[in-house]
Amino acid sequence: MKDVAAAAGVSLKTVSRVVNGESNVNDDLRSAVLESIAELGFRRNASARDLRQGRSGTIGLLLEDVADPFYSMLSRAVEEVAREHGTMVFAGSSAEDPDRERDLALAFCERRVDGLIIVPAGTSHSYLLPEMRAGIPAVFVDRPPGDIEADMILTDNLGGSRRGVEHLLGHGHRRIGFIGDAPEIYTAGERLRGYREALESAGIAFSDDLVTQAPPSPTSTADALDRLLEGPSPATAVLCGNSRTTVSVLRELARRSARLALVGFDDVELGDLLQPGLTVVAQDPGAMGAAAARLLFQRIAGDTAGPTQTVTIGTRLIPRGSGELPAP
Amino acid sequence: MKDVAAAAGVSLKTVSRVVNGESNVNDDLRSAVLESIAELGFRRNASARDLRQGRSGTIGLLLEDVADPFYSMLSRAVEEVAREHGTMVFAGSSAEDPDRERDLALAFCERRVDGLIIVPAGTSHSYLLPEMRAGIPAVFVDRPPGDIEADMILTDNLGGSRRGVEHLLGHGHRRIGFIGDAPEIYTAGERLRGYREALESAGIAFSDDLVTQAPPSPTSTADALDRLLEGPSPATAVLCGNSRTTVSVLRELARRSARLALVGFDDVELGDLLQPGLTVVAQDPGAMGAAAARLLFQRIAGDTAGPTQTVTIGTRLIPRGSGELPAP
DNA sequence: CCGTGAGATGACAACGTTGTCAACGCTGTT
DNA sequence: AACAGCGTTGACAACGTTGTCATCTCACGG
Repeated sequence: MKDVAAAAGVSLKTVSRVVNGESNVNDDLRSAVLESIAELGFRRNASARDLRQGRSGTIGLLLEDVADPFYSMLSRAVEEVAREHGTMVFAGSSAEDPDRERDLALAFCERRVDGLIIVPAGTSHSYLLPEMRAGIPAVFVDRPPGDIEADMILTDNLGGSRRGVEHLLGHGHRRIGFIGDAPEIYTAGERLRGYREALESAGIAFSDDLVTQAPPSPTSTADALDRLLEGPSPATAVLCGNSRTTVSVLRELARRSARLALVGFDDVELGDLLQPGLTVVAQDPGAMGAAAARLLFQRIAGDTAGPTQTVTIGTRLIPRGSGELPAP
Repeated sequence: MKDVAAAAGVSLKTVSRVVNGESNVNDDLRSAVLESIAELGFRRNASARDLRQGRSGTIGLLLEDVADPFYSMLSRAVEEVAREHGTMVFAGSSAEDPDRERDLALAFCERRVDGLIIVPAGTSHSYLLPEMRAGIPAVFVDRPPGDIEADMILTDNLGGSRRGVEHLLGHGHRRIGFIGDAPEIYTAGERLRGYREALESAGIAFSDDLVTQAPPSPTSTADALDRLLEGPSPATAVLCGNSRTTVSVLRELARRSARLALVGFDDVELGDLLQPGLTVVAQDPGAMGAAAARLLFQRIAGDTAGPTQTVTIGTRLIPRGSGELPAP
């Protein structure tokens, strides 16, 4: 910038004004400056600007895994909203590791992001309190934060799960299994609650025998199906608590050539092309990301007065065949 | 930092030394400083550090679409390598729009990223020359840059496509169609070349009637299939030039209850669960991302002397059923 | 003809950090 | 006892930008 000023024969400040598109600059000077900028290939240094202005035009996005379709759609939605605000996005994957989550979040803060969007992996987020007090707003997505109050965007896990079970009940099933993720994961717990409530509302006793809670893996899935299908009155339907579980169950069912009515929580690409088509309770990761980003930018803009908000995004049941298999 | 220095009763520089883990600091002072840091909730300001040091510990990743599984896997691989280098990743989607690509790339440069990884959308990248001369290395992935020389990581599109066609030939097919993306997309062109070469090596005349080049959409796919299946000697097999096309073709085939031997270029989640399983020429987005990041960090580390490199990542043919349907 | 105000321009400090260099105290040698 | 050498510490400038404020020019009205 100094060089540009020298080349154009003006002061530093005038170059700054031109670069920032301020109106009160003489047209001749402006063109001289623009010419020098083009000639020298000048590009403003954002670090210096950030330092001076105390804000970075940057937000941090902390996901479980950037490569997971659910999060990558969420991520894209966040990016679009950020773009509208002239903001760039740092994205990082916590890999479900609380320490890594913390490191990433604090690294984002060190970079002086204007705000954070977090899919929490850990159960304690008090480490963010100093940062939030220092003016970095945080919005949590998909799962609530551990031990602090903050804005959240959640899926209607309970309602969606309930709806999925009711759908199976509506097709005559009475022995309905639930295979979900590890119980310490918030969404897994909520979805199990929905399953339970639906059964109870229908006057069906909840039975531990029909429930599996474990991270999806070929062996845990095989075990879960063994338990569901053994005994005198085997399950005739199952609700899968997340898409990885759903896929895992589908593979195992295919291997056994077994058939089971199935509703998956969270949609899966190509679900419509399977035989039968996969019935799902679809979440809307795009809507979640957009809602989170919008709320975050509202906070960044200074709307920091109100109480913390919780936005719940609804689910949509998409019948494609697997959930409509009748009970025998 | 000034406050920390005051609280600990030492100079600014000593705090700096402690924060940076330099060894030559008295243990008593060090603990005093650490204590003050904890007490005040101090976090180093990365903008100031970047400004002073002239580097940002940051790279820019420019993709077509963060939400596309291929790119999101690539993205995750880049993130992992960046993590090893203590570097954060800015990710942005060009949405296949050259202007948006340019804006994003230059915004990254303004942020003084240490390097760029780009999946190019546009055909001209000379706008990067000043930046590259200014010391920001760039690695192109999946497609070559437009009108500049630079490092690239490419899939073996030609070889993979050839291999896919040979696979179909091996199962007795002689009328093999090709449905690919718009011809101006580099990968689409290469894959068409591979298709052509495989046919020619087998002594089969190339026929325009069997080839469609268009962005995948329900109507273009329906048209393409119409053309393939009409006439006295319809196609008995098809090579799909990318995964969106593959999915689109699968949907259309399901709608028509038509059967066609099919090999898809690029893998698709759940391909193994379809009936028949989907045979694909699988790319390895993770390997591409990792290779790109590694090469980039090599360049960042100063290995800027050598000529530009082109790394070609091989493909893998995964037979699952659809590509092994015999010719009638 | 002078005073006033509006608009353009520039000088300068400040943002928070780190590299450079000088000063200091201590140990061990001559 | 003087001094070299080493390790620790701090003062200060610099990174590139922008906010503040002062200065300057010009037009206009009294």
